[in-house]
Amino acid sequence: MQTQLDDNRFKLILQEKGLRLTKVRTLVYSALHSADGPLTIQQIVDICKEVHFVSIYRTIDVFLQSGIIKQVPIGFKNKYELSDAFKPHHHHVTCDLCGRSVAVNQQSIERLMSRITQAAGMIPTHHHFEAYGICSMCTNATAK
Amino acid sequence: MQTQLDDNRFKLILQEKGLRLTKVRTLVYSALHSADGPLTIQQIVDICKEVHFVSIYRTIDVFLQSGIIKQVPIGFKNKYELSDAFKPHHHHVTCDLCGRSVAVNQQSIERLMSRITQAAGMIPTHHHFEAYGICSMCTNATAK
DNA sequence: GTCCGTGCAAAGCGTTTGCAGCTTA
DNA sequence: TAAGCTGCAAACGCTTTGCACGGAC
Repeated sequence: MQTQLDDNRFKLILQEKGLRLTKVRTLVYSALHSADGPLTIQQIVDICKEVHFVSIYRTIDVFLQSGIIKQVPIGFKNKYELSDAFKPHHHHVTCDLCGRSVAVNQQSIERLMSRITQAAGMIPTHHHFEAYGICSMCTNATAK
Repeated sequence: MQTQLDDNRFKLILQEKGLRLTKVRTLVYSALHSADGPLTIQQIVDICKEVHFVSIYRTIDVFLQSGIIKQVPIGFKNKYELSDAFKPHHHHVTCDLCGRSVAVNQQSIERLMSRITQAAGMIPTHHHFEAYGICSMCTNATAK
């Protein structure tokens, strides 16, 4: 973990944009940093119990504007995770049963996306992609 | 277009499930059938002006339950389109500017999805996938 | 000390529910 | 005719906004 490095980057981005380093922003950032996958607003609210939910919404907005986090559409709802500046570009495979997400990073995905977009007569900009399955833990659990 | 065939299939599904063929259901079905891509609830409401929006919600629900349509997450919102029984399994490439969606159907996507899910240690179930780009019409329009 | 950020209350918007009347089979 | 649908009103949950106080710089 390069937590120290990431924390500095976080503070630097705020500073650059003329934004203040506050308790709320630090808490929300930590929640996202220590999560092992993208989180919903609701999950962040649950983790940061002492923070008013309105402040969470506003913080998420500020983080999106300043490129600290990005929005990820998973399973018909929006989740948020640290941007590519903190974690390299990747996609998720989500377990249908327990809902946990695993990050995957395969060049083949990126190449295929570009090819498909061009084949449809468009200039590629970005893409969303999610695979679902049943993880080994859940497979074992249901087998018992 | 195999509109006649599809219409019969639609009526048959309703019949099989003991559901009634009503004006509202026919209108919503036609809206989806004649659309050239997935629609949001709001779009369906706009198309079926004479139908109360609550009935649209309920109809969409019935159609989902009975497998007539499926839900497609596009650009942070849910859209709906006729299920694979009416249109073969496919994905979409959406234009960032005008929002129009083009259907693509490439075996390579399906294979890659399965491989990636398995590589993440999961048994593949399903997947969502969307590519975004700028279509030729919009490219030309902005170039002017 | 100044301005930005936070908490609270309330408004806003999309979606869902309860119920009475109407339509389909 | 009886069960299933529809439309309306109102409730509901999530998100956003306005405003006054409090904290970062």
